[in-house]
Amino acid sequence: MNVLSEINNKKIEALFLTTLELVAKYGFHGTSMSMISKESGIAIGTIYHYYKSKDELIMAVLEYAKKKGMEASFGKDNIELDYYTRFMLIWSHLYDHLIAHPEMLSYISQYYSSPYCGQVEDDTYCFQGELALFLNNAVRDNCIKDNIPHHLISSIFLGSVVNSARDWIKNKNKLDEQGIRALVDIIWEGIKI
Amino acid sequence: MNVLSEINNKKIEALFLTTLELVAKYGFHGTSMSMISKESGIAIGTIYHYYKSKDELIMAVLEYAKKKGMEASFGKDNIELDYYTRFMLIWSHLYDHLIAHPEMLSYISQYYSSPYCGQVEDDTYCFQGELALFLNNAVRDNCIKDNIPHHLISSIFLGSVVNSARDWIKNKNKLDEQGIRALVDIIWEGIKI
Amino acid sequence: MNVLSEINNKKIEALFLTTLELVAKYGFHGTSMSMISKESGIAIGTIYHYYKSKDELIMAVLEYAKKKGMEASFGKDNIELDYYTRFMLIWSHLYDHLIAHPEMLSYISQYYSSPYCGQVEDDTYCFQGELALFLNNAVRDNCIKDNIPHHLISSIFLGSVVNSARDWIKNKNKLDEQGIRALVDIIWEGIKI
Amino acid sequence: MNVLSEINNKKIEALFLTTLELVAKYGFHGTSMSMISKESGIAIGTIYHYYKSKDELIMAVLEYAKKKGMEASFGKDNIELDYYTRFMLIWSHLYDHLIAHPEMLSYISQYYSSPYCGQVEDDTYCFQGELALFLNNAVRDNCIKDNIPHHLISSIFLGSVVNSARDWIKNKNKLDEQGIRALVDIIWEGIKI
DNA sequence: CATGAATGAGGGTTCATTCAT
DNA sequence: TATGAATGAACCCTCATTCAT
Repeated sequence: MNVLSEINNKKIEALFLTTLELVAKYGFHGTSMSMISKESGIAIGTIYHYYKSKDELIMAVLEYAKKKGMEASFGKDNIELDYYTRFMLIWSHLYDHLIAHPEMLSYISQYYSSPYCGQVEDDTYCFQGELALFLNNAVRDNCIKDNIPHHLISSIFLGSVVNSARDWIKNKNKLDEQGIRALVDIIWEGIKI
Repeated sequence: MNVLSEINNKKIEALFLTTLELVAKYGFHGTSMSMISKESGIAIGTIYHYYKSKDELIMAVLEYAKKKGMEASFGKDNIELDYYTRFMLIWSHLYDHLIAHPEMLSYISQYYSSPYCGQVEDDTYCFQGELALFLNNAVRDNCIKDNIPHHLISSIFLGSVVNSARDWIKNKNKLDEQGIRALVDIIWEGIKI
Repeated sequence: MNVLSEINNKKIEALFLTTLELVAKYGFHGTSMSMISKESGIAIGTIYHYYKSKDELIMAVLEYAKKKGMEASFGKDNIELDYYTRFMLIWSHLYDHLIAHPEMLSYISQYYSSPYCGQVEDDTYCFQGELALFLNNAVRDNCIKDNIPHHLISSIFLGSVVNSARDWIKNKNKLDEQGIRALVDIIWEGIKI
Repeated sequence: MNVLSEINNKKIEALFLTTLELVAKYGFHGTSMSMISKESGIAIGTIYHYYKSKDELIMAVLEYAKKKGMEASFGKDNIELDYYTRFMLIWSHLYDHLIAHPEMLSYISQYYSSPYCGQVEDDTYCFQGELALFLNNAVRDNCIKDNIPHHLISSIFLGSVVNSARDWIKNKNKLDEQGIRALVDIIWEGIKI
């Protein structure tokens, strides 16, 4: 089902991008398979050749969006820098990525607050795994307090990125470097040793 | 259209609660008018007497959910307490409300990440107005820094409540009083003078 | 679901007749709901208001066809006549009915040789119950042999009516009264005492 | 199109058997070309090399099933025996064949009661030709009456075999030798001189 | 010869909405 | 005011068929 030849990668990528954009604009249910087909230039039957249902396509696109977000943030992490800098860069890169790709933010947000989400077993929130890893190492190296549950920090970290990005998309309140630093500092102040 | 007799208030409340629960479970598009009608015991035609479209009903239910959330959090605010305590109580009451009413959290979350939201002009995020008022007063009374954009603080505050509540609903990670205090402290540390 | 007002009876009858004719001509799968809708003048949604699936409609039409066949044959049975005459009249009336309504023969035949049929529990072949009752009485009154399994007689009786009727529809070989008598006599000779 | 090398005969036979079984289970329209392809291990494109449409394949499988039925019944006829014995053996062999191969009975039954059938010109019912030949000879040799139209006898003969076989498949009422003899006797009594 | 990815018309079904009662 | 039968556009998905490899 997912064995795609080199040639097809482009088609599939087009399919993903189209789906991402349409869902961002019209929502999961407002985006019909025929819309996706028309917009992406791939026949409906062909889409169903690769994904056996709309749900399966939606999940594949979600994975794609998550992977892109990962690459743009944690993927650029440099372990040679100090933890504070790394913390800020991850936040910052993720923010940059999301405001550059509002359709991905919208897609992921819609997914995680939709009933689609609840159906999937042990589906940790996007990026939560990678962030947990980072925090574990930071605790081990005595850089952040060891008495704060990591999921609390995740809540604040991810919640603030997402809300900030949304604030730009909706109200065009864009954070400059200083703003980002201020916001991240609030969090870092609370967790650093 | 919204002038309802006493007798009807109960019907309307039932309609709201039904809609809230169904949407939480099945999403906006997974919840049909006939489902709402059947579950609430109100004939479809009757629903259309009060609300001229499904969208209008959805907006009315949203207002209801927002009002309930307001009453449970900012509605209990006591201006005689110090700002730190008030800050924590608001967070805490909102958290309690959301975990007691997961359907409201789900409903509101779905709404704000859905295309329904974008269509409405100047639709500030839930509770953002009330929080802004609180922060303004706190700045005026020299309790929190005056150089942090309030929407940043909102991002963190609301993002953390919502994510924490979701963390309970999905993973049954419930915050006890100590946990809440720890989390709120992180934020307060970052913004207090 | 089946509570139909007097007014609707006509609509439902039209629906049945249309379905009967289309299925006879194009088969179960060759007959789409939209064809039925268009031909009967009833909107698709309305059909689904009464029958919750195509299968359910098909079963309802089958019952209708069986009832009509029953009324036309066993329904005219006169217990004051001798068994031979009654036997012949039942055969004859059923034959008349089927050649007058080839769409019913086609519909029933298609149903009983289709996979639709196997799914239904204890679905005895059309008319088999009524025929069994008749034979039981005939045995009791010492008119036919008691050592022939009744389902064998049913096989011959119903098989011959159906095949004869089909022979008329397909090849226009119509049995006159003499022909019917000859055929029924073959069977009666074999079973009478 | 039908000139098949020895090597291919096996593939084609597999194709036929697969089609037979799937159609018996799911009906003509419930059996898709892709199902046949998957189950038989022959690529869709390859099937279309041998048969230029699904209809053509269906007809080829029908011919196959008819031929198998012929071989199992009339093919074993022995002209040195008396007509009564031959009559009974043909009935009996056909019965044995059909209960051993319910998928063939189902396939043939579905075909002859489906709209597929009506489209084909001068398509006499299965085995009717061979039976007619037998009856002609029997009349010539003064063994059965000459005043009964042969298609009537066919109706009874074939109708009883098919219904009896169906009775076994559906209700597990199997005829033993005595039962078969009783049933055939009914018919023979009616037609013998 | 053999393959199976690609196609899109058409299938069954749902659902927001209307309107006669 | 309250009802729910009636509507048909639009949904997701299937499938016979084609054709480049």
